[in-house]
Amino acid sequence: MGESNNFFKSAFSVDNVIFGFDDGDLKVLLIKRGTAPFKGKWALPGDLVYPNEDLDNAAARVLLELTGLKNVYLEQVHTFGAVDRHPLGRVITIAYYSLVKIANFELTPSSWASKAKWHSISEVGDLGFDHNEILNACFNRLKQRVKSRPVGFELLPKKFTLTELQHLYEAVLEIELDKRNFRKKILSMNLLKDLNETQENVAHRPARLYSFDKVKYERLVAEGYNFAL
Amino acid sequence: MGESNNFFKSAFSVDNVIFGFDDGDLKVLLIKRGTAPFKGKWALPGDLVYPNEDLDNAAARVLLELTGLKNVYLEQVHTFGAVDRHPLGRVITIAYYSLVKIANFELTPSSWASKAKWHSISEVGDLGFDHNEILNACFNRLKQRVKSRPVGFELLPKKFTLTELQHLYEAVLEIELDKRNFRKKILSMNLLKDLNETQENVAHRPARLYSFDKVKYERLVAEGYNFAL
DNA sequence: TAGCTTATTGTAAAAATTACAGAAATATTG
DNA sequence: CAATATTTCTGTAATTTTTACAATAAGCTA
Repeated sequence: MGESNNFFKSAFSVDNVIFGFDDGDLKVLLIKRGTAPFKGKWALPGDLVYPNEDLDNAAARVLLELTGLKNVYLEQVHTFGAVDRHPLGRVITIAYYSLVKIANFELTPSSWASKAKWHSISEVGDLGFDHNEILNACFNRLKQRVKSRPVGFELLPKKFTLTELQHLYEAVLEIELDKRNFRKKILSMNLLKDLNETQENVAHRPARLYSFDKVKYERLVAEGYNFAL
Repeated sequence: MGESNNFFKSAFSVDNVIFGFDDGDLKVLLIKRGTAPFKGKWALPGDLVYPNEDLDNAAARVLLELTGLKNVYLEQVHTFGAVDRHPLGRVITIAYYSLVKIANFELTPSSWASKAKWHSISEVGDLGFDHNEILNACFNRLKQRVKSRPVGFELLPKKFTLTELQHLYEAVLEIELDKRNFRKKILSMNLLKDLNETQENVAHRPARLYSFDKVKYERLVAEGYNFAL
């Protein structure tokens, strides 16, 4: 960007790291850019913020346009504003992440994307812009959050088994957990409803299904409760 | 703000919550605004981000102009972008906080401030803009940070007593700590250097002085160490 | 019904946290 | 200089939390 007597163009955008969990793996939804800059490269979904749109709304809109989903967990993480981060001018971007139940929708790539695809977090390559850095910041925030808030459930279907829940934590935290200790701890919180149902169509002993008791959690929070894994 | 055919003005700013610790109390540095909007009201120090200035630089500049201090702990917290948060147009602001050793400087209020003053965190009144919300977000982040990183030392002089350190934690966390357990825990980290010096000019048994061993801390972090109070 | 696969459960050892009080060091005062 | 006032400094036992670890149960398939 030039000197002070150049006309100064500035804008703000949001980028949204959309996380999903499938097949024991943490995934992130990337788009293949259909327009310059970085045409043909994978990148995070994002858009400029409209003149009278709040930031959270803009991030939710990006998600809605791509997935059709509303009322999804969304958290602002960090704002990236290096002077030269965008090749076309000064664009600072506010990074968000979302947690979606991956089975709940069909992908509907929008105008700025020629293609959208889930990528395993461990297999994300070189992204356009500073998006690797943004992805990293969001992944780190998620790791932290998952230990101090019951957000992991946002990535699972309503009904889930304890093994699925454990695998989710293992995928997000990138560590292995002891099965018995994990179950002991999570059940001792009394935040899971035992649905008295079991898995169907599995070729082995079917596991019990549980759901997260959000109402109870919020009651406890009001009394000062702190979720901690 | 008006409809889409109005000319749209947008800008970004940084606001910096400058924390200090003095007299057993957590303080925040506020300015009395000398110009509209909110002229005469207390507010956070902040400024527009220059066209070719990175965000962290802008926040550091605000601090430098007000205090003359460089190389200060600075952390980005959150970006506030409600459409109507600024009465003169769309201004989104990136909030930072800084931790300064309060005795180290003289206040030199700059152009946008007619007056700067330390306020006890518990006695901050109604601020201009959305600055109460910003202050809150930064205070909450500090509370969290102080438990997981050794940032508390940024608020203390190089040499400090264990009692001072404890009072700092109590002020930030807004809880009381047990003296013996606090000392046991902090000393067991082996991150404090016992300086073999004691306080002078106190009307009672003088306490030993310690300093934080940053070099050792960074060595440990490289090996995977995690500070936790 | 035998074999396969995954689910489910408990206990003992180790580590961390909590609660709690009295003696020691220095300055001040009479 | 002795008595007093103030704050520093230190240890232990009880409790709670965390960790390590493996055998049996349940349902499916062949």
